[in-house]
Amino acid sequence: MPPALPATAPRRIKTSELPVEPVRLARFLIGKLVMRRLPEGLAGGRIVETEAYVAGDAAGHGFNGPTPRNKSLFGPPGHAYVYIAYGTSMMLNVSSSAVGIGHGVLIRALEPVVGIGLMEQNRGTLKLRDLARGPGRLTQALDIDLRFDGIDLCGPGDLWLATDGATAPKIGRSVRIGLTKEAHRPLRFFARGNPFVSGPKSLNV
DNA sequence: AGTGCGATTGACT
DNA sequence: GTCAATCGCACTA
Repeated sequence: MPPALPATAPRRIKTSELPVEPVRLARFLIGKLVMRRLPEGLAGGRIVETEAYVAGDAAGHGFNGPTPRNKSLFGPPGHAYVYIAYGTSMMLNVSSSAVGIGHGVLIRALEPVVGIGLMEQNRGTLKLRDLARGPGRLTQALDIDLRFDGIDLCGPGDLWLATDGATAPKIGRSVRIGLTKEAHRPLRFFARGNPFVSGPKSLNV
């Protein structure tokens, strides 16, 4: 399956365009772009994999209410929640729902589109498929860290969500990756068959 | 103040 | 395919 061709130049997505409900947001984001302005130039990629974390979901960081780490989840929708997993990997989430509700969508993988040379440099590898396949890898490729926690991803900053009007890919659905709690919930979404999707092959059909 | 645990990755068989 | 490094954070006392 070849990647969808862009229909127009990428433009920033407005907050009002984002679905409020996290599962709908997770689906909406498949095929959209994460863009990053670096000192050396522009970099970004197409979102090919997301996971929703919803109310009453014990696997979600918002489950036990706001804490210093997860407060961005409870802020306004369309903002970044960045946290560190396993001591080393940064995770990028998009906050969802209204203020006070700890919903979010984890961006799990990108298909590199712009600034591939910069991503190669940031990742320390030339393997295109490994540049942003995985939540920790994509943040490393785009130099996203805790400085971006809480920023508006629909704002004028150096990290934003964009669309180029490309045709939405066929979306697959599965259980989420790497969880011990709530492992059965089918809240992962992905561009079917896209080689830049992370996780086992069995979860990319 | 101490403890246990991950929304992972990269190295290795 | 398997496996362990790694450390910030939330939770208990």
